Amino acid sequence: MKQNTLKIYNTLSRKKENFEPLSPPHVGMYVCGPTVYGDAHLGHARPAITFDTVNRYLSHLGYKVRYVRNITDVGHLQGDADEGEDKIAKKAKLEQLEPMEVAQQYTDTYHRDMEALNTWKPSIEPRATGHIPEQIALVQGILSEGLGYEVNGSVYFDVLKYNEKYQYGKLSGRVLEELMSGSRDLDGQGEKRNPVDFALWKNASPEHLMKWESPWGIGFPGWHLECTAMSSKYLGKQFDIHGGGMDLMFPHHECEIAQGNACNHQEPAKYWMHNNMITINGQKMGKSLGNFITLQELFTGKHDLLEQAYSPMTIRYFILTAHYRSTLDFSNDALKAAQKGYKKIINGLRIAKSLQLESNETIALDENQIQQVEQSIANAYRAMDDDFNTAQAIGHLFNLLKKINSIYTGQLQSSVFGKEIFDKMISTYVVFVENILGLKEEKTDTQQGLLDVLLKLYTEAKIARNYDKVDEIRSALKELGFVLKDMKDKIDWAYEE
RNA sequence: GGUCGCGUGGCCGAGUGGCUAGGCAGAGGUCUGCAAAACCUUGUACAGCGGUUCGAAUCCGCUCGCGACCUCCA
Repeated sequence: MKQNTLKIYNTLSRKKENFEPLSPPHVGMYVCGPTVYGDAHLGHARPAITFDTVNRYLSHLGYKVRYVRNITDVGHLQGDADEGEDKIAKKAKLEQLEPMEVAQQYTDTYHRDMEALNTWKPSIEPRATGHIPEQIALVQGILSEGLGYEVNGSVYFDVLKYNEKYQYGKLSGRVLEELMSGSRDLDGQGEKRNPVDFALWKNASPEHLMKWESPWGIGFPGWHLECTAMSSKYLGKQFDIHGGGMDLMFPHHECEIAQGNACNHQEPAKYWMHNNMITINGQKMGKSLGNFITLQELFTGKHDLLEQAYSPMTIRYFILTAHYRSTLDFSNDALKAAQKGYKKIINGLRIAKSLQLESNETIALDENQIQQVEQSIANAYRAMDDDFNTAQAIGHLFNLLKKINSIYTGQLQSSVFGKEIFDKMISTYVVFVENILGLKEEKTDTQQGLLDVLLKLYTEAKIARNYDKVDEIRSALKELGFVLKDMKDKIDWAYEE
């Protein structure tokens, strides 16, 4: 395992802390997954890619990561708590489908889109509906601690009582008194002793579609329960990292902490990580705002806001060029620049893989060049160690890429680096691009074969000085997004940036 | 109203006290049948005002502007 210098920004302390797993080399990470009642959009891509990168980097450092990301197929209420209606069930009624059919459909499309973004699958992907007994047990545990109460077949968490012993609101920096005075006057708070209390189990009306037997009658679990139930089941009562979007910090994660403490007498997670939002024209993108763009729309370009299609890897690169705790504003200009940057990175990947060290005893090592490369490598790692700063790491990769490109075009002798540094430079670049950042070439084997044929014809025409033919092939390939590169001693192709 | 965050060169976006971030776009150059790609050179940026300091984009205060959370949301 590499020397551990990794620092993670912990929302709990609002500071960067040294990462020290509870039981190394194992790391348990839980990330809030999607509620599967609609197509995945740009906003879903952010946490998926953020925590995929965390997963990848921790694995790269040698940790054995168990990555749990749930599928919420029940439980999130729509509207006011007591008028609550299950999101999945609501959609099902509209479309005349079985609730589980809806959940399955959008789970599948979510998986399809996440695969396109080249994210690693979670180690475990538990579903809320598959963990009803665990959730009921949790409610019972909280009741037996005296921190919940039952009313008319529903069970609520007693936040005031909890707050006597613990601190409700510490994650999001809220003070209970302020929450209570500031809470809005919602209708139907009747059953709750206090507006800040939240539902653990809800009584189901007869027409409610998704419901289960429980000690309190037929009902369904509250909003925040599943994550506590599933994280503690698969990662233990206390685990290393809990991730999710910033918008989940309050109340969702706050409630998770309360539930965990109430039931298990332990802080659920040691490090809380929150990715920031993606904005469109400076405004948050969200389902309720109606300004969201689905990933499929991005991939195909079919959306009023889009001037063109953007590939999955362009999206991934775009997201990685900003730090995960910063908001990232969407625009066509930004995405177009990202597309070029991505292609530059990938052209470099092809080149790096093909590059050979040409040992030449007559050329002396260039200490200055060596130092620059070593500096860039160290900086790239330092950036990742500093709370996964992919944006900065990418900057340093571009510095490495300049050296790689210079060698490729013959403007720099590979032998000035010596074997050790040369190999280190190539392997660092390749490992960062492919393994850590998770960027890959978007091309099929067939394309490669066709390109090889055309390249051969081009070269032959070139030797014959048949420049009409040369230009014809060149412009035809350009139409398809490939550019030909004539160099002193070779001919190659690259993605048009 | 409460809490929190942000404002960086034409655009995007790193950067928390002194050391070139980087990408895109622009300009000049090398190379080339012509190109392209690549490489080299090139940008007196840090919302405004004041303060702390030998020194601030970076710390403090105020002002202006923007956003997030407080309700389902990634």
